[in-house]
Amino acid sequence: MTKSKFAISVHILTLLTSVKEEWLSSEYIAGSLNMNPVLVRNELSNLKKNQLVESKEGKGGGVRLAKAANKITLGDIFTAIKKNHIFGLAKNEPNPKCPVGNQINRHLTDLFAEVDQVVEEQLHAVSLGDFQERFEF
Amino acid sequence: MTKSKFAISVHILTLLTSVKEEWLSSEYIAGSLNMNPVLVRNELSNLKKNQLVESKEGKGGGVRLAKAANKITLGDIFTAIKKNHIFGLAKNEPNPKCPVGNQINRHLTDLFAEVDQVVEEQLHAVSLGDFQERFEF
DNA sequence: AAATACTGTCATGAAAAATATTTCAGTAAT
DNA sequence: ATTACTGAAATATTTTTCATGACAGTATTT
Repeated sequence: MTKSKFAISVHILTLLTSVKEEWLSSEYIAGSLNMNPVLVRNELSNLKKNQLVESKEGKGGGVRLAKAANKITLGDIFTAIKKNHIFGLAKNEPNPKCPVGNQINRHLTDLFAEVDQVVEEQLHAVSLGDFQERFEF
Repeated sequence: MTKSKFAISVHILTLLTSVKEEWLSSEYIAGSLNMNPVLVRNELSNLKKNQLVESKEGKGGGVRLAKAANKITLGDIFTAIKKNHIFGLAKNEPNPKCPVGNQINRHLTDLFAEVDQVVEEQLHAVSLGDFQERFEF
């Protein structure tokens, strides 16, 4: 998981929420995010895989929300972008001969899973609709 | 914040917990983590700044816990290593002319602060002593 | 049927961040 | 005086993230 994938996906989905049923192009979305359209398409690809958006190819195509903004939670977005735990293990395998090094990754992994779950629950309490209401248009 | 700084610091502190009052050298600790001693010293420097460990220079020196393992929580470690929010904003400034791009970072930042706090609270519920008890020695 | 405007995907390159290594000045015990 | 440490700076290497270009495929419009 890239730390900023969540921000990018929430941005995209908030944008889609704000235009209701309209199809937006990756180019247009990239203009709001100020980033490369290919990266946006990559994120969209993931959101689509997770059934948060649907797309239409060809001229006049683009993407839009796959369901109502009230039916999508920030937790759904989190699980969609989540690849690894929020916290990461150290790069190298700890020393297996050390009693601590031997077990640490197992215990850390358990802990990290608990943290992920708490965050997910917290984020499930906020729908995309709720989030969008925080904006002043 | 590096995603793995937390894992590294918890490892170090668990190791220190397991040897009670003993002074451990950065070289020894690095052996358990299987990483470069200089990186360990960098982490120790941060932990020391946050009063979680104390150090002794010279021969026979090293580091040890600055207080009882029961008086240090994983939340304390989290705040010690925390530099930015758990989630990050996108690299580029969003388009200020876009109504969403205009406000998104403000709202995301608020959200991210709430997430950080929930995680911190969760981690405060576990002391280093508690964590160490999960190990089988 | 040709032009246009999209998605979807791959391949490659550039920039940034994380990690590793070397070195050495300073300190304290032996 | 020697040894074994911390602390810190400078630099190199590796890994990850982000950016860009290219293009095949698809649907709409003229």
